[in-house]
Amino acid sequence: MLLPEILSCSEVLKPGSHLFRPGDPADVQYHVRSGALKTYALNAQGDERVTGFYLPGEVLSNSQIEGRRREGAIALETATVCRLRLQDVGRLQDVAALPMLMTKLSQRETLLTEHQLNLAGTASLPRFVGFCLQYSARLAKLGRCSQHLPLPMSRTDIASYLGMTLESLSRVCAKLSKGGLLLAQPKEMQLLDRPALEALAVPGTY
Amino acid sequence: MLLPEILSCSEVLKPGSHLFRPGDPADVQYHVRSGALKTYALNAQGDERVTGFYLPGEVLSNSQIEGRRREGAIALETATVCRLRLQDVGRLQDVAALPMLMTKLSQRETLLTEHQLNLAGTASLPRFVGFCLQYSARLAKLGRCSQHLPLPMSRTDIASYLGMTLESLSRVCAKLSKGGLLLAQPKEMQLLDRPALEALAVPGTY
DNA sequence: CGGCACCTTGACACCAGTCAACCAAGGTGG
DNA sequence: CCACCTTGGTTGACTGGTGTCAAGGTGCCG
Repeated sequence: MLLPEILSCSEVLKPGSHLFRPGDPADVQYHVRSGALKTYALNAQGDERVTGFYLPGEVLSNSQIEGRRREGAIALETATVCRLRLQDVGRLQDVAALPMLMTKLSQRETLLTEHQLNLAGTASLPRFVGFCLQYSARLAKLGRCSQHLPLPMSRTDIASYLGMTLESLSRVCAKLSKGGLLLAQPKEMQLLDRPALEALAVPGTY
Repeated sequence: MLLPEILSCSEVLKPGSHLFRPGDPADVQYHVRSGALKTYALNAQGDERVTGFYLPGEVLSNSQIEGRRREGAIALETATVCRLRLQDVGRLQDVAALPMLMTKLSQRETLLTEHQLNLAGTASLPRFVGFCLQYSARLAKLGRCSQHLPLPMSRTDIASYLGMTLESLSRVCAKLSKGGLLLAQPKEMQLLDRPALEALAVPGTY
């Protein structure tokens, strides 16, 4: 699913290091090759809110205000990314490259829409379940196991992404664990009863 | 800001009519020329959730699952849209067309991110205020008055979009009206005290 | 062994969803 | 022309979920 080699050479990131920060020029599009990243936005008070997680094959958010990045991006674990300069998009020689790029952009839009639906459904339990299923589906697309989910991000990150407090998330996890629906551990998660989980999630198909 | 005339001829929609429905093939990208539209998604129970509002110059969501539309689109008032077949993207002769397209896509992503931040902030009042300011900014970009906002969509639509109930929205409007911050009417809205409203909104800059 | 993230658990107050009644405007038909 | 219904919005009383505050655990690393 990766874009061809027209993309300029890749870049390696250490865990916790920034790929870009809010305010940086937004003239480059990044595609993840390996590892995982998160994006965050700063609100008026200056505290950070996680806006997305990124897995191999995905395009990083290109949200911007007047050419400056709205969000920052941080590697959650060792990651490699490759760059596509926006000015080079028109010069892609490969005929298949442009449609592939559009496909990736629309996949990202689908994911954002799904997450939006997930957030708009108020209850915290289905919100978290929706996240788990979506995350599982993304891993499955990479050929990884869709039941045994590694979690490169912290609980705090997940809570922030889902717009709820750390405590609520903890309670939701406890509830689901007690019900035998999933096994929630700090660094990984196991989906034990997928049909039951799907019945709990708010939106439709993933 | 409109893409050049390479776009195939435009299409006129009557108020309430569908531009596309969930499940339709998603091989065409629509750009709004005039009027306003909304998109919606159906959840498992089959009831509709509003996912976005679209003004002239904006690209409609292209979210899809295996080439089929995830969302439906309905005209809120008489609207004209133009089509861009995805297979034609590579054949755009105009050198400026492709960067312009990328710009519009990233603007859409910015808007989605902003809305996501707005939804993740839990309280209902800042959520609505954030919507008002964002909507105002979008109108301003079109050269229209940013204080006197026409509302082509119903209250129910707004509530659905913001992930809250009609009653909550009504109460929030009443509160803001009593405070003299804005004037909320069924078909239009006036922002009376923008600085105060900006102080209430959750995310940062719009 | 100590210190520090990171997560868990409990008590409590409050905001928002639910249910229900009420109100205003517009359309329709007799 | 008016009674009737429908649609869209408002307001009230009540309950439950979730944020907040606070204390207690657990694991990791020096």
